[in-house]
Amino acid sequence: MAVDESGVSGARRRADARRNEQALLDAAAAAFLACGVNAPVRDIAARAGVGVGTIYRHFPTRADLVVAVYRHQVEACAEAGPTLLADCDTPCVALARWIDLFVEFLVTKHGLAEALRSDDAAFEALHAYFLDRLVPVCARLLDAAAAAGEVRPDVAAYELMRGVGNLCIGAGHDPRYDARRLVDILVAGLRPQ
Amino acid sequence: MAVDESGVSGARRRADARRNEQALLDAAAAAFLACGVNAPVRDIAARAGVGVGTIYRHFPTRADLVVAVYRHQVEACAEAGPTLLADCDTPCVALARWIDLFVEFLVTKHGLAEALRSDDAAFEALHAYFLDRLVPVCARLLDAAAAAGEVRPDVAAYELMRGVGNLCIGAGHDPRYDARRLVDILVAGLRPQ
DNA sequence: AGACGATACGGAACCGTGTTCCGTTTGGCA
DNA sequence: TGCCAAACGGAACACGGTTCCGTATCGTCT
Repeated sequence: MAVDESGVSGARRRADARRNEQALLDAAAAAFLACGVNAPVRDIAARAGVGVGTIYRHFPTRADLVVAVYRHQVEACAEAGPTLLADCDTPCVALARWIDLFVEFLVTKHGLAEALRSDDAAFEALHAYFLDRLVPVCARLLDAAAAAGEVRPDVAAYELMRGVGNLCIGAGHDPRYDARRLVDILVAGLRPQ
Repeated sequence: MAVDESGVSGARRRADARRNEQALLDAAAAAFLACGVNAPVRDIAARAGVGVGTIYRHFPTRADLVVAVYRHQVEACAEAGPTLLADCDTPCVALARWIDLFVEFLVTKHGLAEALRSDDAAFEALHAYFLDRLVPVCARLLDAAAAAGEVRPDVAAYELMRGVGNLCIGAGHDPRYDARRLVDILVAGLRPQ
């Protein structure tokens, strides 16, 4: 609930505005599925049956649109952290499971991992949202695992997540590259000593 | 020596063509340093004092230009592999040293790692050249280390290099993210068991 | 119901890139 | 010196993001 239409989502807005926003979210989701998160603005507008101006009115930057489309899944991922920590046998297992979840999310969204790492200013907000929401969750898992002596204590949640995100870039384009495997190796490298 | 002007570099070509090619290489190197490998074509042309058409005549794709600019360093990296294997105490140390070399190369070239991973068709050839030249070198190091029981035997050189390359994306943009550290962790994850 | 103002819409126009194409220039040979 | 293939330059085109403003619509107030 960090980036939003500031709580005024369904309230004092014209009916057509609300309709269009929903149409845009649906269209964007479809376009992202087909072309990745860099789907042309005009395509998304066409799919939604609106003009390009309407996109920019509802979502001033591309990041806003991407965040809106994926918010539910990011939230679900964030909420899974504490649950896993409570349910798993060891913090290390919980951490591994949670990273699996995160990786699964990233690799199934073409171009999302790339966008997270893009130096394009438009994606700054995307980067920020993902990090704000997920790094604290990761940090709790990591701290618990470190406290249990299961991972080396000198790794920050931020760099771990960035590393995992980077490893997911290009996943799915190339059958010889399995991001999940590489992430497993990275996680294995977290063991102490 | 994989991608080249086919051995005819200095021979039966007009003097101005040779001069312009060198000017372009110098200009591109400077532009890449300043703006990364995505430096605008017109900038490079202006720096070299030529028209944009001249760039495309000498280097039909951006990848050709990038490859030409960095060929020496890629070659040096490739040649360092066997040397390290001969000089180091264990194959595992040689592998680690060689990866350090590769990482150092990538992180000091702004945008190179990104370009290697770009899904842009223009960079296809870049990707291919790097892989053709370096994967075999990495494979020898990896095989030696695996034979010595120092790394798990089920990791392919290709995926390792892709993983390392991905981890280098965005290095230098963010002081909180140290690609070298992450690569070290990844390499640590290669240990057996 | 009718009118009116605020809200929202559409898409033409603009800008910055990469890329192509063709009329012009130039190097090198006869 | 004259010729022409080789090479050049940059205008023109393609394409995607972004802005802007005249127009249409909603919802309210009388």
